[in-house]
Amino acid sequence: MGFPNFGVMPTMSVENYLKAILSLHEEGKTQVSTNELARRVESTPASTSAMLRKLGERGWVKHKRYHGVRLTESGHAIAMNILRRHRLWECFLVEHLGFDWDQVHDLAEELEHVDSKELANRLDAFLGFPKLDPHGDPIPGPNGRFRSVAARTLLLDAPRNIELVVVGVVDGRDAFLRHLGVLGMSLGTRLTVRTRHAFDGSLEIQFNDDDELQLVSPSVCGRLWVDQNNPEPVIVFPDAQDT
Amino acid sequence: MGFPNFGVMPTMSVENYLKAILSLHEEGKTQVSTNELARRVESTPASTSAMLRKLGERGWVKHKRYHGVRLTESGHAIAMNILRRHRLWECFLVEHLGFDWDQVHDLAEELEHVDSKELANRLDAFLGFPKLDPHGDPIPGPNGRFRSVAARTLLLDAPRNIELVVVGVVDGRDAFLRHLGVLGMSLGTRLTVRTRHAFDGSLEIQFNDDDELQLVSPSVCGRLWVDQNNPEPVIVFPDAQDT
DNA sequence: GATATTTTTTAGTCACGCCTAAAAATAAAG
DNA sequence: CTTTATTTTTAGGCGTGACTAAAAAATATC
Repeated sequence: MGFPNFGVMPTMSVENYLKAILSLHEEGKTQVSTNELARRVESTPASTSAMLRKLGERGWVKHKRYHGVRLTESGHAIAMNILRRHRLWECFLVEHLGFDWDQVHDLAEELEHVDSKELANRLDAFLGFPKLDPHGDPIPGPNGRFRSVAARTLLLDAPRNIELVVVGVVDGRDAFLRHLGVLGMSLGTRLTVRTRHAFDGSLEIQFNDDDELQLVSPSVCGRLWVDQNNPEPVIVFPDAQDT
Repeated sequence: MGFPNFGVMPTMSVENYLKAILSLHEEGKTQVSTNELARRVESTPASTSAMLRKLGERGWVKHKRYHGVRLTESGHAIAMNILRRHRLWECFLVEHLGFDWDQVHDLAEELEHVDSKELANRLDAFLGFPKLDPHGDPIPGPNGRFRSVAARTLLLDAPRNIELVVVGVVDGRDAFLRHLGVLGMSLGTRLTVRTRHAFDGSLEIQFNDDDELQLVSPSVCGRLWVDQNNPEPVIVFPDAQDT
């Protein structure tokens, strides 16, 4: 009930909840459950329940008691903006400050809450308007919508005997990224799927033009985005322009 | 009473109080009064009083009830670190994102609270280890102490008929910086003091090698740091190195 | 369809950081 | 030296965002 509540600025906590709901939406859930959301923001169901009531009052989510929650248009816009800032900062940290891609998540999580459209836009320009962050995830533009991203497939579903490039990860957590490091893989790795083992679904993969084949588990292959090999670099980070 | 309380991390609010106490110390006050501090952090004396009790318990300030407050060594170290991050971010915003020097204070005020030694150090390196921020204020090094800064004088006290360079401002508030803009002055402006008017203390100043003299009020001259003209640039912002 | 289990919400606390109003200590004035 | 004014602290509240424990609603099981 009541007025739209326009002028109210989201707090840091609110931003984190909205972002978490967005990420669950992107994983396919149209309705997000209180329990799952609580797990995602590392809070309790009770606290989450209270927060959802508030988010509903502010008009950022549509909430039916005892059923899930869904972002409204304004809530979605806020969340996309946070995602934009998060991914832009990740680009900056990796490309310009020399961090590894598995070290930047927590820092970006803090930087993203510095709320300034002007800052985000200038950072965007400084980075050369990148389409993808260091994990291969698309970066929303200033309008809060994703820039078009080249078609991509899960490695698990990719065609065989065609050279592919790793262009993104589904799971951006540090543990997985470090595991990729152990396997000798990262964004830009060129590979070719040779055979699929029906027994456990693992793939026999040939790296670069190496002779040796390597077995990669399906849980890894289900978390990697690949694309047909393309002579152009996947992510372009030009240097700052002089303007 | 009690233990040193090492592990406790300062909150954003605590950081702001410590920073404000530091800035008052730098202005000459060895003991900072509750009232003045309250004004500086834009809070009430009552809230400030409560905060000072807490800062004392945590060992960050030495507080005698009804008399002033003073930073302890650990409190000073925290405050210097915040100042370091603030000024590094200001450099970044001006030199790399193209902000004007009178637009960066509030943003840096937010960015400074992202607490990571690693981030500060990498940013420092990226900026080329600058000694001064865009306002000409010295930037603390990773050890929390100021890097040596070239000797400088207030324009008000500067010798006459010698070419000088503006190397810093005493008052970094946007209003003053914009006023400087109106006068056509900024960091790096070359000028020569010709005469001093005993009536109101204003100075007749020659800009660059211009023929025309301009009158500058003593309140402005008392807020500008100048140095003997030096062929070297005052602030160096090299591009990022490849490491 | 009645009972058990899971999910979600409510109830009651708590710490933080802010506020106003009133009391206490210090400093200034007569 | 007493009175007045100023400064500082205490007292009592409020909103946010977290928690645990208990109640209520929805789901699953027999």
